[in-house]
This record gives sequence, C-alpha cells and structure tokens, in this order.
Amino acid sequence: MPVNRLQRDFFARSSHEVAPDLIGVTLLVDGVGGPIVEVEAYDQDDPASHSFNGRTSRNAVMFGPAGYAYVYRSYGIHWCLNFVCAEPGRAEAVLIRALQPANGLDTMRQRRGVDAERALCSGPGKLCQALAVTGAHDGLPLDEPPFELLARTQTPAIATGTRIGLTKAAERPWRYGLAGSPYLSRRF
DNA sequence: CAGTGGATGCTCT
DNA sequence: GAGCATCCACTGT
Repeated sequence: MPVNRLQRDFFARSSHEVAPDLIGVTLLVDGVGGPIVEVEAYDQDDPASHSFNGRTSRNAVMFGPAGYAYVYRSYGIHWCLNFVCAEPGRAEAVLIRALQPANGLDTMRQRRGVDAERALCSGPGKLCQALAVTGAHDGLPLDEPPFELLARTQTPAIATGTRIGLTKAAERPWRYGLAGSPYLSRRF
C-alpha cells in the first residue's frame, strides 16, 4: 500500500489556499513528527510577513519556487519552519505552528526535555525543537529527505482565527487549525 | 487561570 | 540600536 506524498505543485498555489489544506497533513523530519494541526498564512502584501520589505539574505528562500522550507531564527532562541508557496517571486509562505505528536515520541521528549505530549509540538518553536529543525534546513526541498509530507485521508474540520504574536496586521484571520485539537498552541 | 518580563542573537535601519 | 511570526518562569488573583 503506497503512501501518498505531497507533490511540489501542491505548494504552487496561494498560501491562503495551501494553509487550510495543510491541516491534517503528516509532517515527518527524519521520521519524527505527526499530523499538522495549526498553521498561519503570510504573503508579500502583508506587513507582518518577512517578505513585505523585499528580498534579503534571510528571506531569500521565500522568493524562490514553492515546495521548499524557509527556516528562520525567532527571538534569538527558537527556530520557525515555513513552507514556501505560490509562483517564484510572490514570496508567500505558511508557518507551521503545531502538530499532533505521533511518530518518534521518545525522541521528541528527549529533545524538548518535557514529558507531556501536548507540550511537545504546540508552538512553532517547540515544534522545531522536537523535530530538530534548524537553519540547516533552510532552503531544503520538502519532497526529499529528511522531510516527508504525507497527504491526509480525510477532510478535517478547520477553525480560523487571527495570527499569534504579531504587532503588525494582527487582525487578519489567517490562522488555521484543526477544530478542537488538544495540540494547538492556543485555543481558537 | 491572566498578566508580565527575561533570555538571547540575528536582521535591518 | 531597535525590534522581533517565542517560550518559560514567575507573580497575583
């Protein structure tokens, strides 16, 4: 029984289309991960987006083709993982904010230093620590190891809300999540 | 529970 | 030199 892996053209659409479609998709990094339960969309006309002020060395991957990882350091401490979307140059991306820990639980617990399952991947920084995603993954294609993205088999109930932690464009309802999931970074 | 503040490093002005 | 797409520990109800 072959598993359905996401093709690169899955991401060659607006981040606003891709974001809700990612809820329920299983993300694995070296076999560790689980179904995505929370994401946020960003685009170039978005004052909160890293791409808003044009291309720089940090955000260069966002301006490239869809289907690649954009990883940046947050608050000097954490890493955050994005999937680049849309046509090259549009600089759209989806931030992966939370997933349900399913594969490699013990590895995640060791990396995170906590035991509670709901604390392992319930936030973008936590998720990258649990999956060992770092700046070394910036610019890597999502359809090749160490990444593995498995298509969902059912259409989940999607909740929407405003994005988290922003000081600009905070009112845009571009946060998507699995309704009722206990593994969200915050309730909707 | 809610709210506050510190850690920490890199990017951009 | 300011400002973060965060997390955790700590305070006070």
